[in-house]
Amino acid sequence: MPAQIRENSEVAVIFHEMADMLEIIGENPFRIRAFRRAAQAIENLPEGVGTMLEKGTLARVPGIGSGIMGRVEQILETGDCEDHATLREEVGAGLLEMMRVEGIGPKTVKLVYTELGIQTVDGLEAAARQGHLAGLPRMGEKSQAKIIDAIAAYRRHTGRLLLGEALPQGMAIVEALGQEPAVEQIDLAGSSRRRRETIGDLDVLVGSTQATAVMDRFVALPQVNDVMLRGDTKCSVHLKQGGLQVDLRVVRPECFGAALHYFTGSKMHNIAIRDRGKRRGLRISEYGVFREGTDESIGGRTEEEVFAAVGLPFIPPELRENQGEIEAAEAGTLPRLIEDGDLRGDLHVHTDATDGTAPLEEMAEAGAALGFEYIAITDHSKALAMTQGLDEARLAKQVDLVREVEQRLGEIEILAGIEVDILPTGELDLSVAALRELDWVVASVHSHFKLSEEEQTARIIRAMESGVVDCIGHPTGRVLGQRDPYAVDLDRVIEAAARLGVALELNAFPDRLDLDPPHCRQAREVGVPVVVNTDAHAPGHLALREFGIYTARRGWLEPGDVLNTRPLSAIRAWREPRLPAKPSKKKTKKRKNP
DNA sequence: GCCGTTTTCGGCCCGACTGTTTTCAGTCG
Repeated sequence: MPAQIRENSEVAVIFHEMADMLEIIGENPFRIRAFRRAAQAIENLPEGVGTMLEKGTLARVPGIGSGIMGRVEQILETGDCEDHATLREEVGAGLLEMMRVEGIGPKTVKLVYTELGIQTVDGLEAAARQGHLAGLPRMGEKSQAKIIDAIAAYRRHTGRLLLGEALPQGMAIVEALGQEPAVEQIDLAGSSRRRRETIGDLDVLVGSTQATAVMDRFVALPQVNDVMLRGDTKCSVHLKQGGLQVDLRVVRPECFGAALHYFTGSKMHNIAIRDRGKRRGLRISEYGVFREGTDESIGGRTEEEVFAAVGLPFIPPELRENQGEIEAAEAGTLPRLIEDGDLRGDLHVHTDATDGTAPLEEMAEAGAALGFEYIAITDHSKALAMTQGLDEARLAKQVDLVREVEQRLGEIEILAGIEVDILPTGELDLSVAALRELDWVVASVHSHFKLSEEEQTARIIRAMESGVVDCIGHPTGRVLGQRDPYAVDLDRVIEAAARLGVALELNAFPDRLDLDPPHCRQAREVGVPVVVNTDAHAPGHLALREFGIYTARRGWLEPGDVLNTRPLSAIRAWREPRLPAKPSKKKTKKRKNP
């Protein structure tokens, strides 16, 4: 994992743990919330927390005051802070883990610990099975059975689902439930509407005057496996596929907007908006916007009305993380976020010459069918032997094929390119002279993931310094849920990209989404172009660009920040000044610009 | 612990559902 992300998440974990432990011992809830808020703020920092502490910019981050700052200093110096260590002696790791079981909160943990001496999830399960929990205050047979089920679910299902897996299921439910006549409005809410890279559960919101009919239809959907809970307006189920939890909420149509805003979150964004409302004498809930002390709604049919009530324009869901979007909305400087239709082409596509499944011609046709103006064929290079990567001779043949297919199809421009391996030393897997002849060069790390951060960073920067690299592919190498990013200092990579005129890829494959949104934002701020590519290995993969667009939007990117929103002539003009001079005697025929 | 159009103290977002109660605590989002 890159050092700065590792550092931030390590520091954040300590504050999360403090919040959990303080909850168990029954501390002041606002103090607890402050620790949670600080933890979240640190997780979302654009830079390393240590760097920001040194630069003095950490103090300006909302939620970080002098108390947190002092603890951060301690943590960075010694690896922990005093009161965390003290609490840790009082509250063991087992108690913390118990809180992660659905339905078990701090009060229950404290109860079973003080009454029964239970300190672990295993101990809790044993006590429940032996019927020891049912006798505790405010506990009964049902609670005990629920805890047994919840522990089983906890063991079965720990991780989050990729957006690419969860979103299609969510959309299918919206589609199916939308058929119900009682449904007047319906939309996804929660993190799937904000298009987070991973999803814990799906939230579906319906506007209707007939909640019972809507919920009857919902629980009868063929996708539904079991019903967890059902009330008058709220219902939770598990789906058959992957056991994904779906929460349905039904509200009256006149408060659909307020509810949509509320259930879309994020929590931090909502708190900030409500706080803003409060300062204006307004109470904002999922039922609308109310003047303090009255029940008269002054808005809430649409989200726009909610924002307008606190003096703001509409903020796109992808930005709602309380990461400056409210301030930008206030100042009128919200970005005009990139949309699917802004992309003119895909600059990272594989064929069956290496590890793709389809011939070059089919990939190009698929691109044309999606309305792309251009597509770059970028198969692997020879270092990636398991994919039968191209050597210079095979590459030259492929270039000829590209020219021939382009001529034959006539409906899409095809760039002859490569995804060349960056060797451990930072040298490229093919000669600079051969790469210089290509229309587009993606350079990627596919091996030696365990180099030190210094070596990995130097390796990537050295590759960029060759002058022939147009774009760094999947810059951190992360595979969501499977592989952490390799150790690399992205601050330095972004800085080098700015200096050397190299673009960074936002790989749209749902398990990569690499660059992540904070670094997209950082690239945008220093003028490094981002390229939204699918890395397609089959024709159907080209449609995955939507997930790249979602992530780009979460990274505040406008069309102008993304290289492949530009016409091909502009891309050629962008790369040309950086390319090393060609050997003068061997004059190759240059392609004419369109 | 944080923060300030309520500015250095006194607030801090708001409501649904469940299970165990007979008015509410705990949990979740």
